[in-house]
Formats: sequence, structure tokens, C-alpha cells
Amino acid sequence: MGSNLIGSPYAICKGSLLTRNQYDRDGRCIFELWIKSNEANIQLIITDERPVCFATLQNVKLLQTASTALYPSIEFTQVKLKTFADEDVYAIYVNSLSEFYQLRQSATQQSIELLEADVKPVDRYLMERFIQLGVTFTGVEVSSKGNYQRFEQVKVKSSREAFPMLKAMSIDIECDENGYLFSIGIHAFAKDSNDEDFTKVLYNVEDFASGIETDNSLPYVEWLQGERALLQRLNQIVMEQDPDCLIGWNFVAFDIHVLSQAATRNHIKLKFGRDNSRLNYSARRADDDSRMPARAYAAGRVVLDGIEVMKNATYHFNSFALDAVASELLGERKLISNVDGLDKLAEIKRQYREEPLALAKYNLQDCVLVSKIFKQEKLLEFLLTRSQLTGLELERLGGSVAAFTNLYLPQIHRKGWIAPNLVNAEDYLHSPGGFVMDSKPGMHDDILVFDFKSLYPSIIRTFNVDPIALQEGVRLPEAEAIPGFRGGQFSRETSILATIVDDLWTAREKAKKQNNTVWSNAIKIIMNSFYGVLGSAGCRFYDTRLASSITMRGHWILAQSKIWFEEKGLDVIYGDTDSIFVSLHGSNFEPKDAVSLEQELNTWWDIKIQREFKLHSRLEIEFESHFSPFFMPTIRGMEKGSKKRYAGMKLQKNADPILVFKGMESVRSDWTDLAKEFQTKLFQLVFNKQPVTDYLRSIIAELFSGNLDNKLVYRKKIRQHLNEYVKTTPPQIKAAKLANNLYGHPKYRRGSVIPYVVTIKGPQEYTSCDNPLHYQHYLERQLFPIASAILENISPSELSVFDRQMTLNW
DNA sequence: TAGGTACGATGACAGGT
DNA sequence: CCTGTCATCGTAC
Repeated sequence: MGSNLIGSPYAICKGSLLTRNQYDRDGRCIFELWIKSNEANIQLIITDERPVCFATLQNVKLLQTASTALYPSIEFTQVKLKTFADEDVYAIYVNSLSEFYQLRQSATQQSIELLEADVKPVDRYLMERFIQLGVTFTGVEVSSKGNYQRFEQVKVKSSREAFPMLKAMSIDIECDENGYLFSIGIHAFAKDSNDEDFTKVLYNVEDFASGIETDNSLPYVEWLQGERALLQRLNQIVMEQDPDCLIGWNFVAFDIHVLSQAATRNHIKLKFGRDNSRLNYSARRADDDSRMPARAYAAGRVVLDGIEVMKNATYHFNSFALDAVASELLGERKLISNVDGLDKLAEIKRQYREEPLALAKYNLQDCVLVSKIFKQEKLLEFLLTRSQLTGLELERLGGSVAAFTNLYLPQIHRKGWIAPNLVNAEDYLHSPGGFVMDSKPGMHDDILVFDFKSLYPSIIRTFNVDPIALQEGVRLPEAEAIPGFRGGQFSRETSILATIVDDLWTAREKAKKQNNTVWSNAIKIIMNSFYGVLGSAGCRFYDTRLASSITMRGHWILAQSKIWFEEKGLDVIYGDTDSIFVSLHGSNFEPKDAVSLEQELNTWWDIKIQREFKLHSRLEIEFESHFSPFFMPTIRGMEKGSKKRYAGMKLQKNADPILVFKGMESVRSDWTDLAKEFQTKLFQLVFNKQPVTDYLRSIIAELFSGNLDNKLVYRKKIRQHLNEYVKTTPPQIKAAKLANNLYGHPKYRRGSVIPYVVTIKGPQEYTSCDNPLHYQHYLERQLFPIASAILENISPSELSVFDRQMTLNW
């Protein structure tokens, strides 16, 4: 769309769907979509759609008797759809959302089952048109005020064109414990490199007359009188800068929450909507048990919390505090370090009055860190990709079930089916998970690891595991269907899910070739979620025959592959779900044969699948790693090999070998630094066939000398409410309760991570610990278990170093 | 504003000395 | 004090 459009009554335009909303006006349902094109921001108003749901004929009759009086606009129409029980289906239309909600409520009260009544009308409108991120539309422009254009009489279609980049504005507030606003920091990247970034700190000087207003040494600081002035200026800046996204850290649950309360207190609106509409914020419900998170909606602007986005993109950090994430990703620290919650708040309050410029700097720094994380990690690109692939709103995180439903539900209508409702809890059957082989414990040389690439998606593609193919399949004679498990069998004709996965798979291969890790990662996450939702009671397409037909086919594939290696004279020492660990020891193979083994096994699978099932194999096994040496531990105190725990030197082509730990103490966040460093060092020595006695002696001596005290801190998350630990009281809970009593306030709650040490008087919070550390405990519970796990069978004599010091029997 | 199962280690606790 | 079981957490895939 160019400038020639302005004033023209009718237009064709493309763009990305930023936000969507639905509401009633004059008894009619309205959909409001906000679009970002390269040239403009656009509001689309759709007025000719009616909310719809479905029911079987029997249920429609029950509804008809009462409902027509209640809902004058209600209309029943038979449609060419069948339930999974082969019943005829009627569509039920009403005019407004309020009628829609009433209808659902009264149906529930009368125990009348409606179908697809939980699909939001605006979501249905978009998904039935296969609209994901990209849209094209035609419509009549009714006004063009300020920074957006409004269209009515709109027709929208899906578009696959590349999306325009979004402008994000990072916001961070500083306040006291009551939410009284000290300052608001704002940062937005410049559109092009010639311009400077937009930076601003709005500083509230209401409470103290210091003459600071004249200090212009930091050009981005604006001194303002009172919260109200801060909020009004913030509204103004959001309008002027006109960002597509508002971002922050713990943004919705904290910053937006506090801003929203401050706005209410000061009787002004947070006008964050593109059309100057107010921010729609709903706090998390007061009862802490509800998992309903806080939500914020601004018309035409995507509201994003950096923490949630990163969790969704499968980032893992021990702490998601901004300080921790920024220092790990950017190598930059916050200006006020996050040592302790209370101290930090005290420092902020002190700086607010005594060093305003320092606080302003700190405030801005936090905004900039969030901006930098988003930019460096390409988080917006990730979200845009995800939305383009799933049709989920940009700001909707999680939502694996919703993503699946978006992609799948409109397709089944075209095949003549209506979707089932969720199963009752009592009808839910668990499905088995992955196959984990018994392992052969001990030291090994030359272990080759082979992995099935995206095993579950490849099973879905190969064996046509699909809800509709299941319905069609179970109606077929056994010989004509593709066999599944737990009573499932699948049609060869309809393959909706396999096609969706195929498209994603192809797109991922292309992305990988172009080194587009954002796309590749987003696609992988989505593909892998499909199996999960089919086994989840939260998904309407759940059926244990689907999930089981995936996982149990996986068992078979892994077991067959194990036999294949063994028939080649190769020893399989372990395998988990989609991986096989093969020992070259005593075989005729060498490490360099890994690739030809990979190829041979792939060919073998191709032939086998064709011969046994008349299907085209999509399985892909890949040589993944060469470990030498490799150590597989036993279960503590037993001869039996462990699972999900191992260590090895991974040999690499053009780089030094690296020490890899899986599941073991050094990769667990709830072991001390002492234990982790000890394990790493010990394995290095053992793998290099060096003696360990001297090292053991020295670390024990160091431990008792007190030199390692700072490495004796345990960290553990408190996952329940403190008063819910009734059956047992674990050490971390003891320490947490002690600390809370000491401080006189609930410093540790559900969700907190408590650092604690073990003292001669038991566990105590690290920060407030005032008793001597229990070195004997650390010797016996952190050092000895790690040493014995590897030395027991390798060189037990070296363990005697511990003998004199141990009081416990093992 | 609902992806899953499999597994191991520790420490508390109960019930026997 | 010894033994078995359970609760809890974090992890692999």
C-alpha cells in the first residue's frame, strides 16, 4: 500500500496480524484485527460474522424448546458434518457474544453437550480461513487519523509473504514496596543505524525538593512531579513512538500490574492501544492456586514478557533474573546487583532520594538489557515465525494444544467431521512413554551414538498417525489399514497431520540449509509438541491409541535397530527413546565406519517399512557422537547399570574433545559447586588415566580447612506452598521456614529458589547462616558419592582415602 | 489462555531392633 | 541403629 491509497475508499493490502479482539456492539459481534504492513498500521473491523457452535440433532431438539425465547437470533442449520460416533450435526448461530456465552452457560446447566463451543469466535474466523500471521484484505477505508487507518466491510485472506520487522519498546519501572512509582525507563531501538536509539527515564520528584529538576547531566532524564505526570507522559511517549510491541522483564505480572494500579489510583487511563484505547489488564486471580496468569491486551500492540518468551523458546537458565540472563547472554550486569531482595529494594529506595542520577542510569540500563536480549536472541523473529506457522497470536505463549487445534480443526471440517470435546478425567488413559534400555555399566572405549532425527514426527509421517485417519482406519478391515497400537489402526487415505508435519519438515530442512536457526528451532518445537498434545487430556483430539501408536512404534523401532547392530557383531550398551549407544569393542568396526553404518541402517529401514507395511519410510537415523572413553554408572549401591546418567569424552572433528555429562551431579542445579567441580576434575583425571589419590587428599583437606566454604551452597526450588509440606519436611524447606521466621516476612515462598548450607545444627539459609558448616556432611554426601560412583569398579583402592574420615556406612 | 513419560538421588519418616 | 517406603526435586528425551 502506498501513499496513493490515502483517501481511496477501497483498497487491497497485505501485512502481519498483530493483535485480534472480539466484542459486542449494538447486539452484534464485532471482530477487530490490527495489521502491520510495511507502510501503515491498520485496524480492520469485521461485522458480518456470527458466533457459531454445533450439536447433535438430539441435543438441538432439547435446546430448541427453551432457547428460541431466550435468544431471538438463534438459528439452527443442519450441516454436512458427522461426529466421531457418526451422528448428524447442526450448526447453532447467534448474533452476539453475550448470547453465545449465555447459550453455553445454559447448555452446561441443562447438561446439553455442545460441540466446538469452546472455540473463540474470532479465532474460528481466522483459522477457518487458514489465516496465520500474514493476511491480505480488501475493505473500505473509513478514516485515517493519526498513526493508523481504519477499514470496514473487510474481507480477509491468508498470505504467505514475509513479515515486516516490528518495532519494540522496552519499559521498566522502579517503585517502592507499595508500588509507588519512582521512575519509568524506556528504550527503543532506532529504525536505522543513522538514528540514535530512543531513551528516556521519567523520574518522579514529587516527594522531595532537591533542585534536581535543573540537573541536565543525563539528557534522557525528565524530572516530573508525581505519579500522574509520569503516567501521562508515558501515554504520550507510547503514542509518539508508536511501537508494535511493548516488552519488559516479568513485564505483565510486575510492571504492567504496578502501572495499572498506579493509573487507577491516579484516575487516569493507560492509553497503550494504537487507537488511544486503554490497556486491558486482568491481574492473576487472588487465589494463588489458579494457574491463570496475569494478562494484558493493548489494541494493535503486542505485549511481551521476555522471561515467558525465552521459556517458550526452550531457553534454560538456573535463574531467569534479568541480571543472570543478561550476564550469561550479553556478558553485562545490572547496575544494582541482585544479591538479596530486601537489600536491593533498600538500595533502590536510598538511590531514589540520594542519588537520582544513579537510579535513572540503573533504570535505563535494565530497559536496554531487555532490548539487547530480544535483539541478540532474535526473539521477535522467533515469535513471528511461530505465529506464521501456528496461527497463534504473537503474544500467546505456550498453547501447544491451541496451535494443534488451529492447524487441524479447520481441515477436519473439510473432510466432513466435527471435532470431539475433551474427555472426562475418568476416561483418560495414560500412554506409555519412550523406551529406555537397560545399560551396561562401567568404562567403555569408542562408543558411537546414533539418533533417530525427530523420531516422533517421523513416525507420524511414516505410519500416518492421525485422529481422522484413526476414525477412518478403525472402520476398515484390518488388512487394509496401517497397524497401530492399543487397538488403533489408520487409514491410508486421509493424512492431515502427516501433511502438516511434512510441510514443517521441509521448511526446517530448508531453514537449516540457510543457517536460519530461528526458523529451524521454532519448527522443531512445534513438531515435537504434536505428539505431546495427542497424549494430553487438555486436547480435544486426545486418544491413547494415537499417543500409544507413536511411542510403542518407537519402542519397536529402537528394539529392531538394537538387534540390527547386534547382528553386525556390535554391542549395544544403552539407548533412550530415539538414541542407541553402540560399542565398537570386540567388533570388526572402527570409528570411521560410523557414517556407513548410518547409511546402511537407513536403507535397511527403508526396505523393511516398504516390505512389511507398503509404506514410505520417513525414519532418519543419524550418527551423532563418538565418545572415548565413556562411563556408564551403576545405580547407587547396585550392580545394575543406570539410565539417563552418563559421562564421556566426545571426540570432535575440528576441535578438542569435550567432556559431556548427562543427568549426573555436575549438570544438576541442586548439587553444590564443590560437587560439580569435583566431579568434572575427577572424570578428567580418570579419563586421562591419571592417578587421583593426591587430588582426593587435597580436596578433602581443603574442604576441612574452610577454603571451599563458598562452594558448599545448595540451591533448590520450593515447588509447593510452605504449609503444604505436611508429610515430610525436606532440608530446603526447613531452611526456608527458619529464614522466614528470622526475617519476619515470607522471603521464601512457592516458586522461590533457596540457597542453603548444611551446618552442624542442620540446614540453614546461606545468607543468614550463623553456625559452623558441617564438613563431614559435605564429605559424605557430596564428595564420596561422586568418587565412589566412578572409582568403585575402576580402582577401588583409591577410595580408601575416604576410609578414615567416614562415619557412615555405605 | 491445559504437550508427554521415564528415571535416579536424597532425606524424612515409620516400624522394626 | 537398620531397613524399606515415600515425598520431593531435577533431569533425559
